[in-house]
Amino acid sequence: MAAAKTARKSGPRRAERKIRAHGEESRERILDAATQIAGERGYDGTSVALVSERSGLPASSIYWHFESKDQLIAAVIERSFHRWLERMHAWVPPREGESQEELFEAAIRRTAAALTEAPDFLRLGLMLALERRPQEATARRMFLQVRERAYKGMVASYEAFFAGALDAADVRALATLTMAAADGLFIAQEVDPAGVDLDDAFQLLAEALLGAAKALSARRDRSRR
Amino acid sequence: MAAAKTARKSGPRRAERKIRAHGEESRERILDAATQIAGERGYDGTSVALVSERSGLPASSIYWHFESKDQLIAAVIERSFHRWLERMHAWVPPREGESQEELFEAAIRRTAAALTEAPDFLRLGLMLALERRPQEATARRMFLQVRERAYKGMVASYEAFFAGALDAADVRALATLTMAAADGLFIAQEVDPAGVDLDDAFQLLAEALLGAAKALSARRDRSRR
DNA sequence: CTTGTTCTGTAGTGATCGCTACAGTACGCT
DNA sequence: AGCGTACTGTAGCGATCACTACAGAACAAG
Repeated sequence: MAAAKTARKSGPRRAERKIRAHGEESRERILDAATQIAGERGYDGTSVALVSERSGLPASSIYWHFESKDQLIAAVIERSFHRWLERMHAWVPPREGESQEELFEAAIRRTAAALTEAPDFLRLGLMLALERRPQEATARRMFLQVRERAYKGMVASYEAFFAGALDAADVRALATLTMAAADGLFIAQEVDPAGVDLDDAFQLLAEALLGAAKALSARRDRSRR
Repeated sequence: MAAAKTARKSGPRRAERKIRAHGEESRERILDAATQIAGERGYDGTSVALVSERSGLPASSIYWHFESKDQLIAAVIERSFHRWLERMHAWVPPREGESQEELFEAAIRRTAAALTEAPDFLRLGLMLALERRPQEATARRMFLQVRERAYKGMVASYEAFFAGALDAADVRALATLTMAAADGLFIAQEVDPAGVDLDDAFQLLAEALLGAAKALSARRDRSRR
């Protein structure tokens, strides 16, 4: 019913028999297990019994920390998003001595790196996004919100990057294509890790996007004439 | 246990009470319901009871036509793939009076049209593809096989189209990017139908790919020098 | 030591899961 | 009419589902 709020500094460990974790530590272990399982089997495939087994904690503990399975999976999305965000923010774009194109390509490659380093977020998120059950899961709503934020951030930086060359609609189209290609490449790599080199693929994507931007601004010039 | 093989021309209809469908007709109705539900809720979310309810046929009929839930969902993938293939094959590329680029763009747009007209195939396929349970579903294997065939077909036509300009590895990279972008744009449209115009997006994708191809062949020239 | 809080362990609840046994019905064939 | 095949309807199997009641363990503070 009630969820733990207060953190605790996790007391001494019993060396014997079952390892007893406390509070935050248990919560993390439950989230670890749930992340793993939900990434393997999706929303319905994630059973509380399986999470219990893989985390080593009984169902009652899971329900002490989370009020329902729905909320548990929402918490999984939330945590994995924040981890992904950390990876993205840890990156500082190089400022000097690089051309615009090189900066653009570096930003795209950084996105690729964040996706490979924290794949749980996008994997589970896409699974949830594709579902369209009558009453949608909390986690799905959460993923779509967070994704919308990422999209808006991308639009903002594209507007700065392509200022003058493209109008607002073109920038949105380009951002949509970027996000779609990133999703698709991620899936391709999940399906066949050996068949795709994400670094190369995102490098090529960057070049493709610059080509598309040129085509868009050429189109604009043509129609303005 | 045994599945029906023979078709029947579906006898007279009882006007009263429960509509009694026969043979092939029932099979189709079960597949319709299963397609709908699996597209909404994924593999685990598709329960036989729900398929029974939505098709109006009892579970025993489902198990008369299909030997297991696994095989049922595999049959869903198979049927929706064939429907998608029909849409693709119904298209004859225009031969005369168009430039190479226009032909390329027309082919890409046709893919987009097939995806919007028969979305069940890719929707369920991608949901299955993202799952990675220990013993994978038959339907997932089937989707990945079929997808591999589509990829090889694309590589073959790209090899013809970019003959001379690109080598084999470049063509594969370009085909991978194409497929990834198509998947991603499809997802974007499923998530927010109002936010994406697939025709425009695929048009832009075609231009982006041509740009990427130019970048690749420029890279090749540079390294050969 | 006592008391209160936090978390775990045991043991369930009723509902739903995939699947089946089997009798009953509809219909074509002769 | 009789017979066989092709389904459908009812009923229910054991397993697993999400979730809960509740007592007890671990520890902190007094």
